[in-house]
Amino acid sequence: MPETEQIPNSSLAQRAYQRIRGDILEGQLKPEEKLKISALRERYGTGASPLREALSQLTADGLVTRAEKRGFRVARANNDDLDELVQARCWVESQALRQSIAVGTAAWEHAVVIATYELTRAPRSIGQKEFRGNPEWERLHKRFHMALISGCGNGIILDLSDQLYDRAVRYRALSIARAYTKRDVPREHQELADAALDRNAEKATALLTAHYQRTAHLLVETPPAREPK
Amino acid sequence: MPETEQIPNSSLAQRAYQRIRGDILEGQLKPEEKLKISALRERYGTGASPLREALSQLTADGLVTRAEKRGFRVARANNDDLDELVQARCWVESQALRQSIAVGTAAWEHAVVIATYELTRAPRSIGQKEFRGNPEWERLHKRFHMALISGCGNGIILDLSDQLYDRAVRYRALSIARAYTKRDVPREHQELADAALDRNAEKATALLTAHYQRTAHLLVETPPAREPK
DNA sequence: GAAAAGGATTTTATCGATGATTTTGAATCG
DNA sequence: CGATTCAAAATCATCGATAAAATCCTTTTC
Repeated sequence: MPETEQIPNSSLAQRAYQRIRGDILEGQLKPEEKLKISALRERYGTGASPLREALSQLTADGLVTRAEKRGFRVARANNDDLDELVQARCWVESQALRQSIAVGTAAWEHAVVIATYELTRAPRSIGQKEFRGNPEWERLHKRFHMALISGCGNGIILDLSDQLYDRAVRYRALSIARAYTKRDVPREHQELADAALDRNAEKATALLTAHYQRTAHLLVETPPAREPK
Repeated sequence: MPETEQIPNSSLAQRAYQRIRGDILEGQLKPEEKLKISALRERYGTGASPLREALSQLTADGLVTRAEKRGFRVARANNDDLDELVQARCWVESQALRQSIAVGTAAWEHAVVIATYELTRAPRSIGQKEFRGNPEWERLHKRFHMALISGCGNGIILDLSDQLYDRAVRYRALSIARAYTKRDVPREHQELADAALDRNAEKATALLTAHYQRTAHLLVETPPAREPK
């Protein structure tokens, strides 16, 4: 299930999936927090069956873990896992980007151009003073990174990248604002897009991995790993 | 029905997952075949809830597709999808193999040596004349390919490779025996392992991609895509 | 004779209830 | 005072029932 639709999905299970997923990605549901169905029933106003199914899907996405007969939890988040995640993204997306650069069509170029343009125009933060993530920017940022590799023509790889992107989003949400000011992110995006459109595979992949690796180690300070009460 | 291995997994959902998965991988359940829960209830003797959950997991594995309010089906299988799958495996596993060769420890080397040794000793077919897949060979074959890349130290990549391996197994099961005779598969494995242990990344990845690409295009003739009755 | 309409049947998604297992917490023992 | 045991409470996995949706099949219409 690659695309995040905002359309009210018919099935309760799908809606629960979207909502819980959103809450995990935004950090509302903290890492390692227990996900009791009774509590979720109250919170999301659904029965147990749809919730169970939603959690099942989230487990597959790597956002939730489950222990036999012991229920579900939000997936843990620590620096080691983040490092693996960053590395996996670098490996997978670099290859996909190389392929896009090698065989990408005009349609791919256009998608990259548009995505870059729109991303640069969106404000990253909603709040004027403090940082408050802009959902629109998040959407466009994902679209930008997906557009870059969309020329590779391999749906499996794109689905996978989509998943890994979401996992990375959670880490970003878990520790906002530190690396924020130190980097010129719009510039990084622009240079990355330029290199791709120039069909400069070496430069583009180098920029991509650098872009991703800057998020490693910097983000998670101390994952609370605490249980309420 | 051949004796199904008794996997002492406690939960019915898990057991159903294993069994259905096995039947899909073996081709007992054909591509695009409708998976009605009532039929599955009869076949596997479980209630609807565990089945639903099992199918949910299988969907995440890419072995089952689901259509909103229209139930589950075995994932389709055609040459285009196979090509994507082979390409994805080549990309991901080549990188993982490179990393294993770069940083693999003695433990990794040992695992490769053992896996290679055991794989070469197992007969690929159980039947004397006609081809009948040997489950033990299947197990060892998977172990061999996982061992090769296990030195990379990235659990996410290993999980992903595991999944992609299973998808590929299904394609193999869907059209056995044709490419079988034309290739010296044990030799391919031995050479691959040797190159990896020699820390010859270029040769090893070249052999790996060649090994995988030989399975492309050769396998699926005409996916029936038919519905019984 | 083919297409459309309508009703009966099948199938899915969901709920509430139930037995089984885990967790909690208090009382007991060392 | 800390560890252990055991019963009570909470929680999970599963079942059967039910409403809503989709599918199938017959009948009607042109």
